[in-house]
Amino acid sequence: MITQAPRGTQDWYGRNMHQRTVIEKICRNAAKRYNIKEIITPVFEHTVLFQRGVGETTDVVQKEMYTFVDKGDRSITLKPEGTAGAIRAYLEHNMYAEPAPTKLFYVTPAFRYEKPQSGRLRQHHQFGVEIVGSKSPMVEVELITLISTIIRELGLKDAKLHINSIGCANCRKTYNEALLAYLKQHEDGLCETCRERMAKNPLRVIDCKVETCKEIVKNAPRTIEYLDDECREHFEELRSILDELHIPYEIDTGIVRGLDYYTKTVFEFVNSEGFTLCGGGRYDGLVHEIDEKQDIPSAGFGMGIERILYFLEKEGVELEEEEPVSLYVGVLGKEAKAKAYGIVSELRNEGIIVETDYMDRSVKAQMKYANKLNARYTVIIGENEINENSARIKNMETGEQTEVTLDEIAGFIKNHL
RNA sequence: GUGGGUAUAGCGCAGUUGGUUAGCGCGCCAGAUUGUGGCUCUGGAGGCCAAGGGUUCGAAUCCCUUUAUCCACCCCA
Repeated sequence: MITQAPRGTQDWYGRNMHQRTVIEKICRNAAKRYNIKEIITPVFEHTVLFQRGVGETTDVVQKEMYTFVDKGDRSITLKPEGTAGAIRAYLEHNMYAEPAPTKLFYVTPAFRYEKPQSGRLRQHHQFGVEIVGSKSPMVEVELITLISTIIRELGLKDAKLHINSIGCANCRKTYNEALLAYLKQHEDGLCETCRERMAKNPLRVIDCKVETCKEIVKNAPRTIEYLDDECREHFEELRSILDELHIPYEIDTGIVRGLDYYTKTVFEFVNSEGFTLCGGGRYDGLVHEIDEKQDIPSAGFGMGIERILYFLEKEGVELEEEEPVSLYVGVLGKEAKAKAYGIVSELRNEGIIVETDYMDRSVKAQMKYANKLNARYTVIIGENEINENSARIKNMETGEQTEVTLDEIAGFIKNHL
């Protein structure tokens, strides 16, 4: 029990850790070209931030948050997503005083008390972006192209863009009435959960997976049919820009994102199985929800690192491999130990990846070990080498050996990598 | 939250209808003439058979509980 990580969590090490490093590097690198700045906010926040930001009626807030009371009697919650904290920091530090828009990205863990399964953990990690201060659909375009870039650089092929518009609070009112009226007519055919949903949040019926419900939903009124002028124009402008840029997308009226803050545009990148790689959209009301003195439009997305790993696995995509050991320095004899280690240190200071012996292995065993490490070159340092100032560097691939003086080792390795 | 599968060495797996010291592959360690890897061969270490309880002369094997894990639904990343 004590040697077991808590349910729904995982350790990062070895191959996974390396892949994650590569993924983060690709994300950071892409963000840099978009002039998006990194932000790190606390892993926990005041519970009320998420209640207000994410929304009281959402599943996330109602039953999935890791909430506890700290020793100062504060209600604290481990962040269940990245947006609320980033927006809080934006407000706390008056970032709106700088020229808009403010473009932020983060890599953060997120915590949700859920039942773990494929692609779903209690602690997962997201690469996310928030662009605050602009109501232009160019913001959505920028988010979408950034994601496409990252997907391309990761080498993923099976990810399609789905977009929808769920309108603003204004549109929502008339839409909910229409939807409810329609659902009432077909109430008998709906599943039990959907009948409950009708009372609480009718919008949720739209993404029910039960066949009979799907059938009914097919003819249900759509959010995009009930957009007010502003929201319709916004969506049309977004579409025409995407068209002009030849960015393929599909309108998926079934996307109804599960966090309350979304308005207007919502989008997802999904694979052919319908698995979501990342999701995002616009949330013009969120800033105001967190600080009622402010009313600033924003949009963003969250991309699951574990999901990326899952997609890579599914598609059989290999990321760049970890750089192997350039040189293994074998040590022979007690007398040579310190001297050999001095050489190892010097080589490392020259920027060469060097490994050596800490197990007092025989020369033969050291060679085996070097082979296991995938070392490009090996050299054995013993008393002879030190006395004669001469050593043989062996190319582990070809077996070819080259005689050099001790201070020529670094130069030789650098020239042959 | 609902429903199903699984749990044997570091990893991947066998283990017959309950029957003696629980096996295989990979990996790990050591050797195959003295200071040089990969291939091959030989030997070795390593298991409270997830944990706890029960049935039985006898349990890895049957039953119960717990925990973990995987899968589907719900929801999401």
